Amino acid sequence: MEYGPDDDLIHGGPVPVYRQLAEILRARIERGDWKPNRPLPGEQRIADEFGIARLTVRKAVHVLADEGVVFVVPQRGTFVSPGDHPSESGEE
Amino acid sequence: MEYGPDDDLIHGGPVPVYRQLAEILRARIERGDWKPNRPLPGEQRIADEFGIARLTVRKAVHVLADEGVVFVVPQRGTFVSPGDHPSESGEE
DNA sequence: CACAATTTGTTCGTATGTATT
DNA sequence: TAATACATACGAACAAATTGT
Repeated sequence: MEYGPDDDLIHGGPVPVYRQLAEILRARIERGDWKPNRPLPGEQRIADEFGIARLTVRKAVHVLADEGVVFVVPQRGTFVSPGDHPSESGEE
Repeated sequence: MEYGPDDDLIHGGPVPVYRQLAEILRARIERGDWKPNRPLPGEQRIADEFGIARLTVRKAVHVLADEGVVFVVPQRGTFVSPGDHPSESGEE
């Protein structure tokens, strides 16, 4: 059943928080919570949601950026890469 | 010309890495790579360049700060002290 | 044009835990 | 025990660019 929120971070465990968060964000993208070419919430917003530091969120986001899952536009935001998931494409 | 990089750090040797690094940074300043009143690269950037931890860079920088070779401005950066070498001021 | 809000980029400051020497 | 060194994580502050009013 429920297997929990999946959005819980464990501090002090074997897996760094930033890596746990990267997986949570990845899941949200694959689940379709955040769609291709749409911006993610800002780093600070995500930090507030999870109760962690902005720089820790930043590190997680950059993990996904390195993988091409998202792309970062300075002073604009972080966006879900197009074509990362076989959901629809363009409407607008 | 001269001898190479001189930028090699020896781990586990008799001289701590942070002291070796302090000497490398000092040499760069005296050589004029970094000029008076100009900022050094950030601690993290230097750490990346040498493949060491940021806190180790920090320790090296503070060795130079204690000597007055550089001065640190919180949240801004670390700057080469003025008048440390006869090649200062003003061009741009 | 001015102003504030938002967001990423970057910096130093600090603390904890772990491992090695 | 102590010094050294690393990874992780949080905090605070400022810069630069964009967006909205």
